Amino acid sequence: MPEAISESANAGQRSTRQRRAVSAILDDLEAFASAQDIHDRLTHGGEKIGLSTVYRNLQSLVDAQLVDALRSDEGEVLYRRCSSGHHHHLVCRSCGRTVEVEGPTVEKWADTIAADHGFTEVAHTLEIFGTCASCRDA
Amino acid sequence: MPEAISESANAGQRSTRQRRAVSAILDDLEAFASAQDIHDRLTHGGEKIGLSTVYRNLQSLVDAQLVDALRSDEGEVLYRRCSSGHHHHLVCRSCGRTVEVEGPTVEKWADTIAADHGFTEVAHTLEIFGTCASCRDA
DNA sequence: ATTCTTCTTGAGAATGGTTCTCATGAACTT
DNA sequence: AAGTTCATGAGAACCATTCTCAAGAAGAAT
Ligand SMILES: [Zn+2]
Ligand SMILES: [Zn+2]
Ligand SMILES: [Zn+2]
Ligand SMILES: [Zn+2]
Repeated sequence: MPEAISESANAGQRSTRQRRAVSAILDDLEAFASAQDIHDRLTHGGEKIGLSTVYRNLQSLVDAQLVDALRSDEGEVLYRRCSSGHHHHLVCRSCGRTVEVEGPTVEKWADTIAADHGFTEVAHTLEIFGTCASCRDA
Repeated sequence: MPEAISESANAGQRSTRQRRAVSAILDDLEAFASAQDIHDRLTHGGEKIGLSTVYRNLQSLVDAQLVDALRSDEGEVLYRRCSSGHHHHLVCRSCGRTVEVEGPTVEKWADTIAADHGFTEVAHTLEIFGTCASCRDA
């Protein structure tokens, strides 16, 4: 008999060596990193894992809202394990080091602006990029 | 003797039929549009123009800060002739219709946050996406 | 432990937006 | 009109990402 259908975020997901490896490396990484970065780190760390698998697992973590994704200026998608809840990022262009930031005022401003113009189903993207102190000094 | 070197935004740029066509269609378009959209519109309008040329001219307009570019959720770059000066956008996901918006409070907030964390050379991206009134009713 | 089912993996192909190449054409100078 | 330099465009190349599908692995059932 097949297993019961579950509504949980991990419905139908198995615990594989590769999935654990992707999850583990995200725990060790405070910076945003691309799928290929992550694949390189895993490979150099001795893991056997295909690039497609890295992409798939990252996507599934994003879908489960366990990982944040954003797009760099160059169009690459970068991933990072973040705290839950809505927040934005202050990201170092050079090393990827990231500070999660919140701005309740900004949230209200965005919603108000959108409502004023008759827009619905509103979402926003907001990221701050800069050079962090240690990259500046280096 | 070669022509004198100029520091102007149009240094070394010739006025070609294709460049004028790209510029003209941006004037007629209030929405953000992709390079391929713009190429299609030009082609269907009877213009003979290569896709590479559209990309090149759009990029050159962006470099000259005569056109704004942003990236859609899907990763496509969208272009639009905007007013000069720093501003952000409220963009309809469905039709691309765009309202330019300003948020002095947001600007200060972002700079303060960045300074508080020792970041320099700070820039930010902020876009609001939604469904505009006419697309909702349609 | 063995079988069975279903999910996962991975090598390589495919996709799709964007950029590059380079021979030909057009714009501007003289 | 001739010469110089920039612009164009057809197609190839690029590159991040997704897809394909046969083989492998996880978990459930027995
Ligand atoms: Zn985050
Ligand atoms: Zn927000
Ligand atoms: Zn704009
Ligand atoms: Zn701003």
